[in-house]
Amino acid sequence: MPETYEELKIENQLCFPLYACSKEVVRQYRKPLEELNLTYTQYIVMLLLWEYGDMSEGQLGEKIHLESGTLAPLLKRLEKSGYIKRTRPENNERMLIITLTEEGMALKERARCVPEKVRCCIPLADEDLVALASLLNKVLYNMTNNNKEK
Amino acid sequence: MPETYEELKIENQLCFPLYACSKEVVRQYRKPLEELNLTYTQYIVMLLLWEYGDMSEGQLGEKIHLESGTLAPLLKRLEKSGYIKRTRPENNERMLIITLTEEGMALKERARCVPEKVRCCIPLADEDLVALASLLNKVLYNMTNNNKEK
DNA sequence: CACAATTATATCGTGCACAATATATATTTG
DNA sequence: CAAATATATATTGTGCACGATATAATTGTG
Repeated sequence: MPETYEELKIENQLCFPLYACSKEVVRQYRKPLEELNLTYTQYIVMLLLWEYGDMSEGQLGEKIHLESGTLAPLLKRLEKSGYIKRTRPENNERMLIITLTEEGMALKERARCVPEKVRCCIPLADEDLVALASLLNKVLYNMTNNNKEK
Repeated sequence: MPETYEELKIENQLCFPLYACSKEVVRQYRKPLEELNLTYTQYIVMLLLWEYGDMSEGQLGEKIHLESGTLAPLLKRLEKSGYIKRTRPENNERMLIITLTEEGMALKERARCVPEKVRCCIPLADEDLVALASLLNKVLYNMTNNNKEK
């Protein structure tokens, strides 16, 4: 009787399509974001700042699921690009508050067309897309909540 | 009438949960894979080799959605770890054939428990998990096929 | 058969991503 | 109030990830 190792087959694992799909979708952002002088991760940071307003590096990291080691240099690059400002508040010099510059706020208008451009590249009906996002958010919500209970 | 920029809101975009979810799931692999001296991407390469057998770097790259720039150094590291061998066939010295070593084949047995360990960390019912994987595979299949038509 | 075009992989530069560690400020505690 | 502790960010080292380019072998064409 041959050993089949069913549990190790690619098609029986979530990780592979999740990882590959994420890479493929991120890849679609490259071209439209290039015109805005943003990388994908920088774009997500800008989305968060546009939606929630100024916040600290820590708050940003929690929302985007990134740690200081990734976020700190990324924010320096975004500052260099002129879209944000990094300032330490006088009452707590440990903190780093991320503020949108005029240029950063203005970029929002130019970024409006990005979601639509990428949506066109994702070959999925609207209802499937909603279902997919819903499942992903469910995983995300439960995983991060479980972590916080620790 | 205020401008709402609905299209730029995080909750209306697939990219964010997809990206964050992928990172969180990959993160769960870190600990179990550490015992095998594998990174996540290296693990995917091993899964492919275990399932499909020896193949060229190019074939591997196509399956895993990675290019030479990423794969070449990764494979060198895997060779250094002793799990694979990189050889150029005599009839075509451009090619690089990736072969599992004895140690690489033996690793399969030790890797058996990994999927289960990670499955436990993903807070989703079996049926939801299947639905999620199915949607992701659908996106992946359609996106890569569209690309090939170019 | 020479030489242009193609194929397959490698290298380089930039930017994530993260664990481990460092640093610097703020808060708590004896 | 000084020392210990906690908090918030920065730095370092390793490993992806990818576009652009380089290199080397093979194939196609005149």
